[in-house]
Amino acid sequence: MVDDRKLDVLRAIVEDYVATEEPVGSKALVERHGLGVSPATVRNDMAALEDEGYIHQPHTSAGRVPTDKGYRLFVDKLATLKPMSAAERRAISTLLDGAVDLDDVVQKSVRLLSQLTRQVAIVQYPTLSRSTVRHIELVSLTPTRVMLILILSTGRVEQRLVDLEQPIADTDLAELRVAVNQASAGVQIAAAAAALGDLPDAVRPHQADWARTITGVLTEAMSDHRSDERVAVGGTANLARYGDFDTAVRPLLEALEEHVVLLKLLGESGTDALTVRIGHEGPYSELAATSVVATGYGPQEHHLGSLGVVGPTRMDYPGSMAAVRAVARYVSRILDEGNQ
Amino acid sequence: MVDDRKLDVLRAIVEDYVATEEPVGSKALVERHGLGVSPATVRNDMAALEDEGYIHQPHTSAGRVPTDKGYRLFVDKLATLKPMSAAERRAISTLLDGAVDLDDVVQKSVRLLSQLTRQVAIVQYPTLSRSTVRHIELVSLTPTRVMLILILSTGRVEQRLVDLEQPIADTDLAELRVAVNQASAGVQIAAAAAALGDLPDAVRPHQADWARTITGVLTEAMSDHRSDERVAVGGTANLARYGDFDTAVRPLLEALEEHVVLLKLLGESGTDALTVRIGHEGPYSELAATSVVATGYGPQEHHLGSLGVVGPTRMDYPGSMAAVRAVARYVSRILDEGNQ
DNA sequence: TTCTGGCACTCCGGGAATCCGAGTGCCAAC
DNA sequence: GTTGGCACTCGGATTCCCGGAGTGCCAGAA
Repeated sequence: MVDDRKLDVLRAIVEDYVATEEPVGSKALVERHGLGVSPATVRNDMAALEDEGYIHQPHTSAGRVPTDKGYRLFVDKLATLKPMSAAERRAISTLLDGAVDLDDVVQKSVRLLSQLTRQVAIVQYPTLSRSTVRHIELVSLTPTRVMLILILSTGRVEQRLVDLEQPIADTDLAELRVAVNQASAGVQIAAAAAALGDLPDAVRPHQADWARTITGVLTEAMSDHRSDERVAVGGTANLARYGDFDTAVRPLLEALEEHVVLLKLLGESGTDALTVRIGHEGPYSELAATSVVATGYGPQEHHLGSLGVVGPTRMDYPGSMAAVRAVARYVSRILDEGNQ
Repeated sequence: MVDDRKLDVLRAIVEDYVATEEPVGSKALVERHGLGVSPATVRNDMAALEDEGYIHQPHTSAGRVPTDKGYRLFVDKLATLKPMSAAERRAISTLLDGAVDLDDVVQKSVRLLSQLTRQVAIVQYPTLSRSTVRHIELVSLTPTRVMLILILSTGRVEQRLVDLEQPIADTDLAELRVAVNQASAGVQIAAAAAALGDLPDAVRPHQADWARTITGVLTEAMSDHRSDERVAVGGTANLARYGDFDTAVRPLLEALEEHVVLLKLLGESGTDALTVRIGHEGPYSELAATSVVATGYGPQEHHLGSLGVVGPTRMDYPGSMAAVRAVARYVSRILDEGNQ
């Protein structure tokens, strides 16, 4: 019931509508795309497509507009990822290769993604939970005050101030430093938190109190998933190209303020597959007019976070999907290098 | 020529216009504010005010709208800072006191400021240049790879990876660590960069090469003002309340993407005074319809950065000024505490 | 069957015409 | 210097109207 030509018609409708932002009629369709049939034929197909819910007519005597279901079919069956141009590939590699640290990578990715797709880009900071402890440093600021620095394999650095009840000698601190690192270096963060719990019993008795306080703060820092919720957003200015302000721009602007909402949009599914969420398929009814193209990233199978773009349902899916995937691959590679 | 009653009239016009977003006429004016004179009298005053350029008539037979010059007079002569309510004070202190590190302070400030003023808030990260070195840590990852961690008095942590030509022994690294810290701990960052330059000559001859590479990267990190250019932005959703999308929202959205532009808007003057830049007074002609209320912050006289809000020229200046000043004071205090 | 040309019909979008009323400027009187 | 009265202006909203793009349906051709 959905034969090849109907699919061609649907594809043409989607492409034209995305390009022009106006309902597309049968005549314009056959002119722009060489469909080799007459407008009347196309009209019949359109009527069928409408019956099946793939396209929709704003009102009698207007052209057709794809429905969410229509976009879905387009994305699933009809879209072929638009290959990146050489210039775009070069832009990605030169920009991201020049990043000096983790923050830099994230921020440059956001910028890149928004410029490539001319849409709003979102990049989640790499999660702590999968990373391993690279090093823990204890710095004595005053005899009773120690700064803990936790360096993770992803390049993230967490710092915490600790006030001790009893002043600590440098030698004790040095021993604790060794002990802490032996217990946790190279270990996945979740395991490290557990391993540190046993530490107070393993050190010399007079160091137990200090060890307790320090490991307490460390495990807290490790299990503190606050940084998991961090996201970077860019390309907001692209919202200006949206048509309808109240239904499209305002809710999205509000969503962009709520990082939790953004994370949900990106889909914390944990899978690294490229996913497209179209309009009402998403979790928020206010955002029924926006789509999300997202994917996870991370070296090999290690999912460290997600990134993607959000935009109107009427968006360039093939282009966005290609850009999202390309950036995710690059980011994954860079994180892998920094990790080795 | 600008007597007291005319000033009253101007104030009333500004207040009404800010509240209603509509040109205000003589009759509505005397009704809303108990001016004790007749509309006709007010009309005369209005005509005079218009002659002097403080207000403007969009077209004959419309009400009056303040000009930039009018707002300027209002801000300079007529505005009294709207005191913060007890609830607002409490919101500020509880939120900011709960901040755990520098990033957290900045992000919470932005959020706070945008919620208090219902406008777009901008907070510059504290500059490195005024801060002192608290500690430098050298962590050996592999024999030829060292991670440098630079901890500053503001709480900022910078990290750099260094590849050495020759493998380094732990003992050598420990000696260098001591040397580096002796040379720079407690010293202002600019001076520290200079002091580190002499270090290679001061260490044992066989350590000179390592010292050179390490201090090179360190001084580079110290003089790298990239982080000076970092700003946090929040409350973009408030743009939705703007009237005219194309003249007001779009240019501002674009400006918000360019952090350099934002910094210029905040005014890097280096002074800590509360400044108000109204419409065309600012450096960008595209932003002729937006005003900036900004101030520096930092403990005592030490200017560490700026923060403020941007919004339409038609904004609540007294409220915004009060909120900006209050938040700046709190941030300054918190940074001071973290510093002690 | 499937496609095509023809035809009557629908209805949105935009331009012209119209109306309403808030607001003004001016003037004479207080 | 202030006030009430009054004629005038002009933008914004409303209504009306029309063209044209687009449709659905049907009968005939391939």
